[in-house]
Amino acid sequence: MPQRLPTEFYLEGETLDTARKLLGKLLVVPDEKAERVSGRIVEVEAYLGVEDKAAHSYGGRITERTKVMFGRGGTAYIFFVYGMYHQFNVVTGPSDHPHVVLVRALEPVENIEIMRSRRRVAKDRDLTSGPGKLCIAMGIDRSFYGESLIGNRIWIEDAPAIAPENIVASKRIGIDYAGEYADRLWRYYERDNPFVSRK
DNA sequence: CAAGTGATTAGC
DNA sequence: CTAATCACTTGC
Repeated sequence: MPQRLPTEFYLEGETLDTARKLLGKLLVVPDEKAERVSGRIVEVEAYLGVEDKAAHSYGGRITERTKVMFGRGGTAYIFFVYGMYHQFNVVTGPSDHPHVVLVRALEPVENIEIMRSRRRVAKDRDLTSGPGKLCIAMGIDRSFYGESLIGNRIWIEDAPAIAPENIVASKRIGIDYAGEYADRLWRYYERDNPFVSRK
């Protein structure tokens, strides 16, 4: 039986390492009938605290939206953009250490037909190949804000790590305003995986 | 390639 | 209070 990742996974180590370790792991969200809907994490981005100009926590901004980033790791940071899309992030590290890992793409694994009924796209490849898409397919919305990843609404299960030679590092997407931080290679994805959000 | 969409935030 | 912005997606 696969194990749920424990609190220590989120609290310990450097966020960039945690981001890479999350690749290959299984994100699970049961639906209203307790059916498991899940997918392998194949693309992530790290947002590092108060110095990273691309991060919502830049400059130590604690607002209604960002406050969970300043709490203990192992919780979900959900935010809403462009008037229609939610984004799912994992909070890492101890309190007052506002680091998060944005999950940008999944490879569908369990109950793919439930994802299809939520997304209604022609190709399965479009089900979860982007941060907004995967939230729709998995049923993740505002109500998951601050939710524990050790609880029963949403969690991540252990699975074999992806070999370092199969992890590609690149610039993060959609943060051109972030000055020198726009060039940091803090996006990681699995090489050749068709569900990665952009080529 | 541009429009759509509304919560969030900075700045009065 | 108001206006500008935005860690995206889709369909032209």
